[in-house]
Amino acid sequence: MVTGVTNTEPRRRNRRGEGGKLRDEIIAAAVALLDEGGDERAVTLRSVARKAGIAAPSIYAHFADQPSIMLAVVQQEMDRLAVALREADENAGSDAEKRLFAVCNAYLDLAQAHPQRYRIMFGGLWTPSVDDTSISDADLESLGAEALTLLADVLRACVEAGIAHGSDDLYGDAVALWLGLHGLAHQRAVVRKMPGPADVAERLIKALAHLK
Amino acid sequence: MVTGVTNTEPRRRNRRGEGGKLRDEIIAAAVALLDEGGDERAVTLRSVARKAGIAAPSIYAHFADQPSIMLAVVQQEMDRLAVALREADENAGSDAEKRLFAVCNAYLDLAQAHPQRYRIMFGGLWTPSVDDTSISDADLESLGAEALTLLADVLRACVEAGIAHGSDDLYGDAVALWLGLHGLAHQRAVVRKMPGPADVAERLIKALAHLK
DNA sequence: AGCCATAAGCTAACGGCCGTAAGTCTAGGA
DNA sequence: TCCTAGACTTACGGCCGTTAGCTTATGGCT
Repeated sequence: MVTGVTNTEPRRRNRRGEGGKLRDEIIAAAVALLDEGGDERAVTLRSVARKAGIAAPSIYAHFADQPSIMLAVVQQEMDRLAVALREADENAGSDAEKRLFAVCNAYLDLAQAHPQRYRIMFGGLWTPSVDDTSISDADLESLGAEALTLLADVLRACVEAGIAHGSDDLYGDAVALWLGLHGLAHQRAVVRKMPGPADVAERLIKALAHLK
Repeated sequence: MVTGVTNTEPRRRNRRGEGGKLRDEIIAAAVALLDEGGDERAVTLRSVARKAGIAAPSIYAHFADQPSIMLAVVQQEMDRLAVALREADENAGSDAEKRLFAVCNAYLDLAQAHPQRYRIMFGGLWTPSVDDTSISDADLESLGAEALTLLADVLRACVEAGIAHGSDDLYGDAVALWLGLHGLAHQRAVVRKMPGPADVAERLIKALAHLK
C-alpha cells in the first residue's frame, strides 16, 4: 500500500482548551501506521506527524520524545486488551468451559486482528531511551495483575465445575496458560502462516488448563 | 557499556583466496552487536563495519544489502539451535522423560543465553526488503521440519514408555509444545524478569507433553 | 629476483530521513 | 481589542545506505 503521501486538507486547528485532543490524534496516527503493516520503525516522529496532518515539532507539546508515543500506544492497547478479556468473560455466561475458551479466544483474536500492535505490546523494543522505567516490566505486571488473575479465576471455575484437574498453584497455571497463548499469538503475528494443525489453539488451551 | 569506539589496530587484510573469511567476520560482528544488548536497530551496515574493523562499503563484496546480513545471522543461529537440540537429545540417554526435558531445556537455555539473537530469529522484523522470500516462513519450516520432528520423536518415546497420554496427532502436539516453549523463551528474552513461579517451564512441558 | 595482474579493501561523497531547537504566526475567546 | 493556546516554518547536525573510483598487498609467473 505504501501510503506515504496523504491529506492535502490542512486540518482545522483545535478550539481553545481542546488542544489535548491532538494527543489522541497522535496516538491514533501511530496506531494507524502500525496497522498499515509497517513495523515499529515506520512510527517516526515525522511519519506520525504527516499521518496526523500536523508539523513534526507540534508533537512536542504532547510527548517528550518519540519513544513516549510508543509507550502511550502500548498503554492504550494494553487497556483495550484487558477490557476485551473482561467483556468476553462476562458475555460467556456461567459455564466454566465456555468462559475459559471465550477469554482465551478473545486474547488470540485480538492479537490476530492487530498483529503489529501485539508485536509492539509484547515484542520488546520501542524502549531505547526509557531504560529504567521500562514498561515491559511495569505494565506487564499491570496486565499480569489484571488478565492473569482473570485467567486464574476462570481456571478455578473449571476446577470447581469438575472439568479440570486442580493444582496447588492456580496462579502458576494461569501464567503457564498465558505463556502458551502468547507463544501462539506472537507466532501468528509474525509469520502470518502458522505450521501445524488448525486446532492448535484448542490443544494448547485444553492441555494448559488441564481439562479432563 | 556502549562500546561505540573500538580497535585502533588496523586489521590485517586476508590473503588471496581467503577473502571469503570476511563474510564470517561480518556475521560475527553483527552477532556481537546483538549480544551487547543492542536490538536489531543497532545492527546497521556502518556499525557492523566498525565492529569488524573494516570500511562500510567493503560489506557489499559479501552481502547485497543490510537485511541480507540479518538473514545470514538468523540462518546461522537457526542451525546452531538445531544442532544444540540434537546434541541435547543424544546426550540424554534413552530415558524418555529425560530426553523430553533435555531437549526442551536446551531450547530454553539457548534462548536465555542469547536473548537478542532469539528475538531476531523468531521476533519477525529484520525483513524490510525481503518481502517475497521472507525467511520467517521458509526457515521456520526448516527448523519446523528439523526441531519439530525431533520434538515429535521425543513425545512418541514418552507415549511408548507409558509416561505420557497418547494422541492422534503427535506432530500437532509437538507444535503445541513448541509454541509453549516459544512463549516462555520469548517472554524471558524480552522482559528479563518473568512473573510467575520458578517452575513455569516444568509446568508447561509437563502439561503440553501430557505427562501422567 | 623481480614483474604485474588482480583480489581485497579503502576514501570520498551524494541524497535522504531522522530528532530536535528556536523563533513565528494566528485564530478564538475574555 | 488583544492575550495566549495551538499550532507552524525553518534550520542544524547526525547517522544511514549506497555508488564510484582508487589503493595496496599478494602470489603466480617469467
